[in-house]
Amino acid sequence: MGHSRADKAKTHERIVRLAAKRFREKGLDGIGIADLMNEAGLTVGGFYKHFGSRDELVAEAIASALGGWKRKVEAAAVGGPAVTYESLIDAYLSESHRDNRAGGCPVGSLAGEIARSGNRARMLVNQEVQESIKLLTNFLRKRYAAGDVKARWRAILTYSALVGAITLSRAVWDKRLSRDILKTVARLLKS
Amino acid sequence: MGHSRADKAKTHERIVRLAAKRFREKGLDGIGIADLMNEAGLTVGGFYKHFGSRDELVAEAIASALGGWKRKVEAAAVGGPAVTYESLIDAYLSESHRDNRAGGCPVGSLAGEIARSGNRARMLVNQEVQESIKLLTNFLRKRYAAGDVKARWRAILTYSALVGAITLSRAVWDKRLSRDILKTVARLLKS
DNA sequence: ATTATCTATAGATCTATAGATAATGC
DNA sequence: ATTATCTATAGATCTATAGATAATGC
Repeated sequence: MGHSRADKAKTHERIVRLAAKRFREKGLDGIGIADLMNEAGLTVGGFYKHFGSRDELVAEAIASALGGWKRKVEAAAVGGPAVTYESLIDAYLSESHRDNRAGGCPVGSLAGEIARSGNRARMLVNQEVQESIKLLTNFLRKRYAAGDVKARWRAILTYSALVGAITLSRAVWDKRLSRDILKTVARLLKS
Repeated sequence: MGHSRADKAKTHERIVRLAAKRFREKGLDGIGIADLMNEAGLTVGGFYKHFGSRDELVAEAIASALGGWKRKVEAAAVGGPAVTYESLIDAYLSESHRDNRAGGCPVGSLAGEIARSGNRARMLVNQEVQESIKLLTNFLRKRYAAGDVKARWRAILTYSALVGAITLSRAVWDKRLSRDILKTVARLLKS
C-alpha cells in the first residue's frame, strides 16, 4: 500500500484515466464510484480525498479523455506513415474505432450526454471541437485558395459527418448497415 | 379517478408519451419512475401494472418518440408549403430544433445512449435510420440518373451530417459556435 | 367480482462522511 | 505528527412488490 504524496498523485491519475475509459464505454451514469475505485484497486472511502464530488471526477475524466485522444492523434503522426486528411477519416470511421468506445474519440461517445451536462464539460468539448475544426481546416487548405473560408466550412461539415456517422454506426442493430454508414461516409468525405 | 379499461389504455399512452419527452430531454437515466408517474398525475405503485420493467417503458418510449417524430415530419408535408430536401435540412438544423430536445428527433438526442442499450432499442433505431436514408434518397433522386446508387450514398452522408451537427450544436458551450455549425452544415448540404 | 390506481415499504444501489489503520516524513 | 487509504455506515434515491381502496362491469 503506497502512502507517499507522490503515490497519491499517481493514484489520482490512475482513477481519472480509468474513469475516462469507463465513462466513454458505459456513459457518464454507467458506473458508480465504488465500482470505479475497486477496479482501480482501491476502496470507496478514499474517493473524496481525491475529488470534491462525483461531478468533479466526471469533469477531470472528460478532460483526461480529450487530452489522451489528442495525444493519440498526434502520436499517429510521428510513428507510422504520414497522417493525411484521408488517413484521419479512415481511422475515425474504422470498425475498430467504432468498437473501441473506451479508448476512442470522447466527442463521438459522449457528446449526446455532455449536451445535458454543466458548463465545465461543455466548455471542454467546445475547445476540442474548435481544435478539431482547425486541424481539418489546415488539412483542407491545399484544396482551396489561400485564406478561402470554404476550407473551414468544409471542415465543419466533415467533422459533423464524422461524429454523426460513428454515432449512428454504434446505434444501429444491423452490422451491415453499420459498416455501410462508415464506409460510405468515409468515401464521400474523401472525394 | 378513472378505472375503466379504456381509461387504462389512455393512461398507458399518457405515461409512454411523457417518458418519450423526458427521456429525450434528460437522457434514458435522467428521470426515475416515481417522478415520471407523478408528472403524469399518478403514483409509483401503478407502474408495474402497465410495464413489466423500467426497460420495457424505455423501449416503448423510444418507439413512441420515433413514431411521433415520423408523424411530425409527415404532418409538415400536408399542412404548410411543400416539404423539400432543402426545407427538411433547414428544419432539422434550426435553433428551435436544437433547443427542443424533448420534442425533437429521437436519434439526434438519444443515439449515443441507445448505442449502449439492448437489441430492442437498437433495432428500432435501425429501422428509423433505414427509413430516413430512404426518404432522403427519394428527395435526392432528381439530382442523379435513375437508379444511380449515388443518391443513396449522398443520403447517408447527409443523414450523418444532420445527426452529427445537431449533436455538436447542443454539446458546445459557445452559442456562436453552435449556430455556426448548424448554419454551415445546412448551407453545404443544400449546395 | 374484477380491476385500475393508491399507500406503504422492502431491498438494492449510490453518493458522501466519520473514524480507524498503517504508512510517510520531519 | 501527518496523511493516504481502509472499514463501516448514514442518508438519499431508485426499482419493484404487497396489500388496501375505490372504481367498473357483469
